[in-house]
Amino acid sequence: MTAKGLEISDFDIRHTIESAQPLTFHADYDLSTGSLSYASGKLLVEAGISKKGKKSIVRFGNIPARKEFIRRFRLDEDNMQRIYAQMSDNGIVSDAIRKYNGMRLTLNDPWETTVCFIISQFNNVKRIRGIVKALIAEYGEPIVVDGRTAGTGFPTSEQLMRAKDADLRRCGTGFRAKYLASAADFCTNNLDLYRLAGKPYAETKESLMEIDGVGDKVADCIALMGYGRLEAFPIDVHIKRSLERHYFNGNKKTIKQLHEFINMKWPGKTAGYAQQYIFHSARNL
DNA sequence: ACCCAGGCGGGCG
DNA sequence: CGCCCGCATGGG
Repeated sequence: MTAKGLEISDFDIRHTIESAQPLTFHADYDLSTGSLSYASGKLLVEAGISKKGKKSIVRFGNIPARKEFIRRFRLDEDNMQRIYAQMSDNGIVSDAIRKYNGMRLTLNDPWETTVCFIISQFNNVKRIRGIVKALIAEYGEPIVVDGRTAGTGFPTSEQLMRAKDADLRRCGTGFRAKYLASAADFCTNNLDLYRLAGKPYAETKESLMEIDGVGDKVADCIALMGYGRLEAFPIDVHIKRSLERHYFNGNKKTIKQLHEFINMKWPGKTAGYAQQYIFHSARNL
C-alpha cells in the first residue's frame, strides 16, 4: 500500500458504479480487476480498488487523482453509519441498505450532470450510457498526459453549443436534441451553473428549472448529484411505483403527494441517500 | 407487433 | 391546479 493509497469503510465501488449516476454513465470500470478510470475536467483519474475484509483499498497513480476521488465519492463528507441509522425504515430502505451496503452518492460536475439528466428523460439507463459516450466521443476534447492522449473530457457547454441539431441526433439524443442545444446556449450565456455551488436547495432547484428541458425531477437529480444537495428526492417511475407499492397498498399517488410523504419520512438531508437506495433496489427487481 | 424507459412542455378545462 | 398528449429510439 503506497502513501497515496486509501483504506475506507462502507464503500462498495461495484454497487456505486451500477447505481446509474452521472459519473457511472461514462466511467470505465472492470469488476474482475477492480480498475477504474474516468475523466474529470482535464484530469484523468485512474484507481485500483480491492477489498480487504470489510474495507476497500484504493490505489492511485498520483495525488490529484486521489483528491478528486475523495471529493467525487464524498468520502470525507458522508458518515455512512450515521446516514444508515437515519434512513432505516424497517422496510424497503433497510432491505436496500443490507443489499447494497457501501453504495455511495457521487458529487459530479453540474454541467455534466445537467446534460446526463436531460438525456435521461423518457429513456432507459442503457441508452443514456450510449448517448453520453457518443457525445463525449463527438464533442469532448482529448486529455493529454505527458504528451500522449490519455482520454477524452466531457464536452463543455461552449463545445456542445457548436453542435448542429442533426449531429446531436446522430448521437441518439432524439427529441432531446433541442433541449441540449438550448441548455448549452443558456448555460454559456445566461446561467453560470458553477455560481450555484453552495447555494440552498430551493434556490438551486429554482435556477435549474429555468433551463428548457429541466423540470421538477431532472432539477432534483442535478441538485442531488451535481451539487450534493442531499435534501433532494427525485421521483422517477421506479421510485413512484416502489413507494406506492410499499407504502400505499399499490394505490396511485401524485408526485406532489409523494413529496409530502417523503418530507415526513426522510426529512432534510436524509432524503438523498434514501432515494438512491430505493432507486437502485427498484431497478434491480 | 407491442410495451417500456431515472419526464418535459404545451394545451386544455 | 390537474389531466392528457406527443415525443425519438432501441431493447425485451
